[in-house]
Amino acid sequence: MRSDTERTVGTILQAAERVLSRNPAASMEQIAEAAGVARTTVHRRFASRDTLVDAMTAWATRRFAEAVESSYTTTAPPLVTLHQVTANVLRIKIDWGYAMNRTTSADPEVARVHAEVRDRCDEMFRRARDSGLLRASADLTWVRRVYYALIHEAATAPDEGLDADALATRLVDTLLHGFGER
Amino acid sequence: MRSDTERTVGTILQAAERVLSRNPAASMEQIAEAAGVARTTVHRRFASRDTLVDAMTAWATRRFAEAVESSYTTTAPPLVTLHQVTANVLRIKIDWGYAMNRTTSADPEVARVHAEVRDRCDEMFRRARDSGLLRASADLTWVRRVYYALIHEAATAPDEGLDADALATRLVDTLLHGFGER
DNA sequence: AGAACTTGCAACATTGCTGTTGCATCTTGT
DNA sequence: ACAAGATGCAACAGCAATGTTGCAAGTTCT
Repeated sequence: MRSDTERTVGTILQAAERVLSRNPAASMEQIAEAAGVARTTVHRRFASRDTLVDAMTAWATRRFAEAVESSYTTTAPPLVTLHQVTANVLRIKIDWGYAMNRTTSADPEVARVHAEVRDRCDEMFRRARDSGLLRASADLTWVRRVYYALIHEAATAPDEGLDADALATRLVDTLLHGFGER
Repeated sequence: MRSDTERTVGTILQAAERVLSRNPAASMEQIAEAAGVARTTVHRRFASRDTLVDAMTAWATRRFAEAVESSYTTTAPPLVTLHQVTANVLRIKIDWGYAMNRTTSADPEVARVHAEVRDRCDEMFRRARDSGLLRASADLTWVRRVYYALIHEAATAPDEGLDADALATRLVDTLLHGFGER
């Protein structure tokens, strides 16, 4: 029973992500339909629409943080870490792109975790700069913003059969060297 | 009379952009309030909500195309053209960021113009590559997607007092060289 | 001043979404 | 088989936004 219930919850969250990423104003009816359940069932799991969206956001945010923490390391060379973190985040971002963009939430925990990840990201780039991977003149705030934008773009791909690793390789190369002739 | 009417329309479109960029689900009431007019007045100008949003989209799209066409040239060096186009587009994007992201519209004209601009952009990067500004191995589709993403990011700035020219300089430098040590 | 036009305001109907409940049905665990 | 729980379905109330209309008041042009 319990496992069934949880499976239903997961199915609904996935459906919500899928539907809302295409149309943020989609109704509960459309989400329920995409999940293959009745609208009342959705309401039994999530008291309100906000509750559902918040749950989806919290779920994706947790996965996001896990993806970063599990692959971040200060022992490997910065370039390796950057690549691993990027690939790992992309794996989550591809499936939870909409939810991951919702940095604001009724749940303050979500904002806290996002800030935490942001700090980790800043730390990663600071180390990259100190080690000479990035130029000393690089504005780290701008670097992070560009990095987030590239992740968004890479994950929102109408792309050929590139897997997360290939996407990460291209993304990191773009971030480090751009497109200009060297 | 006529000029008053047009001024009202412009005020409403600006208010719509301002309000909807913060909250895409904002009501006509909120838009009217931001424009300093009664909700009924908005409805007299725009038959429906969709009509208003479409008008806003069409307006911004036109400005977007004008910004590109007025600064694009095949005579100046590609780097100069790239910078001018970028700065010009940013000037529009800063004020019409929400509307410019709406590439889909009931008006097929909007989609056409967007495709037109996209083609012009591709041409610009093709010339840049042929001239040696970009690497020969650069994937021009990816270049354009990154370029659009950077423009979005640069215009959505919680940024210091950088004007469009400074933003363009930083953006083009990022696009061409990234952040890596050379 | 008078005509033409625009606006604000209040009121109203309509619509679509949300959230709730009761009940029959089906599944799952024991 | 039996009990407990989950689901689908239909129905309902409530609500907020949309879109419409009539009218009085204000503005602009002649």
